[in-house]
Amino acid sequence: MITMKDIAKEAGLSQPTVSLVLNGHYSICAETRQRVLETAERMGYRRNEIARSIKTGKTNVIGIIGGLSGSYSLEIIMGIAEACMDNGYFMKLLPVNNPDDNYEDLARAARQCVEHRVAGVICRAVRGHTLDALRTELNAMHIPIVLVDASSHHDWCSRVVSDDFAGIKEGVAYLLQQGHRKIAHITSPLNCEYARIRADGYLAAMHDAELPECEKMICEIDGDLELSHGDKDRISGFLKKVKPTAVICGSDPWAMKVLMLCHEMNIKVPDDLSVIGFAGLDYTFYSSPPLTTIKQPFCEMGAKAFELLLRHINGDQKIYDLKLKTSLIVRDSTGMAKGKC
Amino acid sequence: MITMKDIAKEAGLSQPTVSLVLNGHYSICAETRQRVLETAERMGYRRNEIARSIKTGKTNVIGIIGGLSGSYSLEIIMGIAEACMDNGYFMKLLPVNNPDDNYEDLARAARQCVEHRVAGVICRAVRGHTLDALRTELNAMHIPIVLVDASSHHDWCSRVVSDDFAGIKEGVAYLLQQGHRKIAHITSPLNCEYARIRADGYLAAMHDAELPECEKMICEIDGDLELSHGDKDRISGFLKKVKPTAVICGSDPWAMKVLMLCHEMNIKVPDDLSVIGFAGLDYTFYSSPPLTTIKQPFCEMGAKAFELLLRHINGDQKIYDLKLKTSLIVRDSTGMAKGKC
DNA sequence: TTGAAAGCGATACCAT
DNA sequence: ATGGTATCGCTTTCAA
Repeated sequence: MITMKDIAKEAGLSQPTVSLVLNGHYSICAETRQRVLETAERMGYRRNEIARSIKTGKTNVIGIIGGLSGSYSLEIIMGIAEACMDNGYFMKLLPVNNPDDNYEDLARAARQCVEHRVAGVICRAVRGHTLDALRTELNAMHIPIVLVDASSHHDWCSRVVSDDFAGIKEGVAYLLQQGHRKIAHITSPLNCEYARIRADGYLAAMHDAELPECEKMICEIDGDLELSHGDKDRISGFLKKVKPTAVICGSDPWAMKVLMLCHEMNIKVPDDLSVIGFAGLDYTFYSSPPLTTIKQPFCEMGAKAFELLLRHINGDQKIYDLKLKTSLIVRDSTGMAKGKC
Repeated sequence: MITMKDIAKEAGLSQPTVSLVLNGHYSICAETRQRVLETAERMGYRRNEIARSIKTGKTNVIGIIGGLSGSYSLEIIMGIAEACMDNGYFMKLLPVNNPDDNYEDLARAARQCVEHRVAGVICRAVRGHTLDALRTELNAMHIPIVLVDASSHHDWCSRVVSDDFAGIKEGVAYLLQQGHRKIAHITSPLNCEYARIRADGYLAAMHDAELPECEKMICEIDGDLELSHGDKDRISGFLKKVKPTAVICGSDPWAMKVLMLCHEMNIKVPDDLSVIGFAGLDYTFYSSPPLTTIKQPFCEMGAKAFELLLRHINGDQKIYDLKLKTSLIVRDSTGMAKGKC
């Protein structure tokens, strides 16, 4: 591999001079400059970023720590990527499987970030005490961190999330405006912080509309991708008992499952029941009928996270907590409430 | 930041001795070793991977070049990630938007890989002459490349794909076994190489079953995520004219759209029409009915790609072309053919 | 405007 | 078993 030394020898100059030219310093006369550039080009020189970073001890690389599963992960990364590239930074991926309960792997990832001397770290969706793994490691080395899509805020690092509380309220408001009054909420268990926030948004909106007893209209289900028969029975029992005209779900997967169940139970959507999801994942477009959903701005969240990180890298000590607006995508799974309203 | 020098001074030893201990060499007596390790721990030493790589000019980092959109991208990356981490390698992401027609960005990404002295590159789904951007840059610097999910093979770099031809044949075989004879194929335009391969698989399977005239049962549609009215009309016209009892699609999105259309046209799936998709994306689980689909082994493709890359990094010059088996996931969008069979 | 020399943090080869 | 010294490729003073 060609080095500056090689170019210097070839061009009959000193190596530092070559360095100056290649870094665009103006103190070099045009003729020399020309000779260096031409020689470098001819010899196929490629700058060595590693040697370059050794001086400052820093790199133009940021670490991305977090789980990779779920298509929103990808959207967030795409958001980061664009902002990153525009600013001459690169992304090193440090996937961690169960970031929430995986102190060990998280600590390892943080340590690896230090060892690679990344300029900063963006971390996705880690909560609770596992975050300390990052704090102790990265704060000590003065490597800034920004949290994306994390359910709680801390005073020692910035964070970017979507405003889920407001988002759900907007969804409920839309249903109210469509004439619905019996609006149910189907969600993962509320000990998940993010589920809690969304449920609170639902409750707040219902209270604002002076619709009481809405606590009873929340259905908590613990379940994975697969819908067990027990879960199906619970949901269908819930629907039969509560008889909502609309359901606002805590996530898109739940909404999709409700839609599946409606087909099985022969409930017509949106005629008999309106359904709203939460997240705005791509595939909600493909359901039958296409799903009305509250879109989280994942891409922008990634971009903003990088923007904040860059500020911190450049010395800004202020801690930010950004809540980005969601947007309601109205498709065909919602409609006017029928009947006596 | 603490360096080996600092540790050496603190422990009253020379800096190279510290290096030896920290790299686990056995030539150091237990007592000194202990002192070094203890001091390093106490001072919070973190190894500097950058300084370390400067000697060899190589890193334990691989570059991932390619588009990020589509959930299969993520699955491939997850596959790479796991294999990568198991072998002490890291991934640097170099997203390129339209890899197929974007010679410039691709060349830039390749160049950046060289500048960062990555040990190797995995590149996703780039075809045609744009690949030359990679070849000229990376081959010259002796940085090995492996192509994943690329439609054509080249003699200068290894490649890992799914065996789409066999996959489609398996899908058709399954439909035949279910009693279907009028099997149609709906696909993106056949000038896409990957669409062509799948269509060929379809044709081959139909010929094997001595079902002629199947060329007429292929419907080429050019379309994005959104289904335009024109596209809908074309597909519904096609279905009405050809009257298939089953449709095998060139991709999952097409299958999902066919399902949507069936709802609109009041065609019962699978009673009136069986539908099969291709790819096995997560969300096919959520359609109504859940989609039967041919799953591409994206994760394994990523893992295999890394495995090959590692071989090349370690000096293996052989060029490989791996076709990984797909698997048929039978769900509820397919059933026995009704009627006169 | 250019060159000489020092230094970044680590590894590796020779001595001792 | 440990220390000295050269080296990796580059940046950065400081002189000339």
